[in-house]
Amino acid sequence: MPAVHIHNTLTGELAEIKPIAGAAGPVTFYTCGPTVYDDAHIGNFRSFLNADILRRTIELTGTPVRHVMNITDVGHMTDDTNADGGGEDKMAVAGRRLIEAKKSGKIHADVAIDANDPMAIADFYANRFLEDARLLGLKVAIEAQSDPSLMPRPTKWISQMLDMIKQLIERGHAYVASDGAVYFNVKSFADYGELSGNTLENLREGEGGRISAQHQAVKKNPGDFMLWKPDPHHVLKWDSPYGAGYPGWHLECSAMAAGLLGAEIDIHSGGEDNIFPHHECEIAQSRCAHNKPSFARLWFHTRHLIVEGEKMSKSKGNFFTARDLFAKGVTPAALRLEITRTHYRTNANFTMQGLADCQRMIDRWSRVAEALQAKVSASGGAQNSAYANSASTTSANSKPNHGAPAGPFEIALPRFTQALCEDLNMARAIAVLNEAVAVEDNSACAHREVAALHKMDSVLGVLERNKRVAASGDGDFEAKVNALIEVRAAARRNKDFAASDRARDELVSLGVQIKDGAAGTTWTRAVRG
RNA sequence: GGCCGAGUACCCAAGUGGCCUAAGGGAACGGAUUGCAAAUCCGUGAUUCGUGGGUUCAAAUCCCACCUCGGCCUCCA
Repeated sequence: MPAVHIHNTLTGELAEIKPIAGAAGPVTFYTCGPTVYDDAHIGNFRSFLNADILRRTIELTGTPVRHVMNITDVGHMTDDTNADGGGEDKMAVAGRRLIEAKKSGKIHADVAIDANDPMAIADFYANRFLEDARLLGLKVAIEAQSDPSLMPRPTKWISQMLDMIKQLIERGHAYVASDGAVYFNVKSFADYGELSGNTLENLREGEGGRISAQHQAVKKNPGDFMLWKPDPHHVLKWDSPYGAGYPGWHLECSAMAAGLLGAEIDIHSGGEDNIFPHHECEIAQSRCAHNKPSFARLWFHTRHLIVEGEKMSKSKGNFFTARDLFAKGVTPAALRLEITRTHYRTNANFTMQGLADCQRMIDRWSRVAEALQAKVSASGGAQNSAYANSASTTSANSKPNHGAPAGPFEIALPRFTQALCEDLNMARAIAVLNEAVAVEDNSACAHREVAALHKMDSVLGVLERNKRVAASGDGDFEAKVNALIEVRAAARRNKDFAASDRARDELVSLGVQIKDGAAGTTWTRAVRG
């Protein structure tokens, strides 16, 4: 098996993934997950899904991965002018927004949620996130159903964070300032800036316009960042030796990564905007608290997604959440492919056209998978669904023909794997698969072919997700469509083509696309931009 | 001001010194199929890689300058 090589933000070079635990693994992998005071948008999902593609690629090469992704339910303030704490908790704002949404009917009024309870709001959005994530095939979210510890919440890790603060103060890396807050002293850590290249000298104080003079005055260095903020009035607060308050927002990942994966881990991922300050600060805290030469060996960062050539923003109307798109009839498979097929280190341009392109590719792969599976069934093999994972295709009653020559998919698999191993070259991997799809070969062993195809899909993760997400009201809609299709069929039997075309036009105006096949007419809901 | 990416056909997007007269997908066009469509299948498709210089026997790929776009510089995937 080829080794996986990935660009390491820390060194700027391609690095081979060699598990700290030894060749047998597992690779320890921590991903900075979502904050849950609103629905995640497709840009968020691009970075989560790229992490998913990476972990699946490592698994494809035979190395197990222990992947942890947090769900942040604490510690984020709205007050832009004051990044050192204070302002309003975003959960409180989210609560007000929820009340508004209920009033305006954007959310079903029967959603039972106390908008004044920050934890209820966090749970509400966390559950919506998990729904979207599972539909999109984010493996860690699927695994977390049986092992919730894989998706930890910072509110359950406060004591570990306080332990880290204690360590940092004892080792001389942190101090309690005159305003009562605990700060990390960036000058105490020589490597501060190693990840982002933002040396302390080059950081322009207040360039982002989010630092208040008041807080700067009590800090030893302008770059010092908060570890604990005493604030007895805050909506979420915990007791601590520094007064009741809440933790700094960088601390959670350091504490949870160490607690669940170890003081040193193999891979840490996030969006490019996390590089500084978040990940820089995590490195400083973790290395200083645990006295280790490194925190994560490899830093994996996904660049931002733009939409139709423009930065995604609510005001431009090009802001999409996954569920927005599912409601338009976009399949999870198409969305997953569209936002992961562009190399993770370039800005991806999300377009409705691109979504349609992906859907066509996936439909073709699905047809081929089904045809292969039909051959397997016909030869008395396993009666597994075409969507079953590759392991099941080698079940006891399948009969692979070991004498048959390697077919196009079996030949493609190592090339596909190689492409992904070279810094996740998705475009080339997809091209390899498409080339295999175009080859007609009836002499190959269908069992082995279907296994190879599903092996490739174990990374792409699209075949089992190529169906629309059902929405409420679908039943009535379906009945209406089926009635129109019957009207059209009757008209066609009578050769009344004017009438049949009228029925078809009506279906089209309902957003339905029909296909006349050998087994009658089938339909799909067209995706509307 | 500092740091970091990107500009390849109508669109998305590989390729990073010779196998490139540039992969793959979509759109478009032509053909098969169809009552007509849609879907499907087959075929066609950049002598050229943001602009201008340079290095080299050889450049989309290396160097320099410039233009354009995006990210970060203590909310952000």
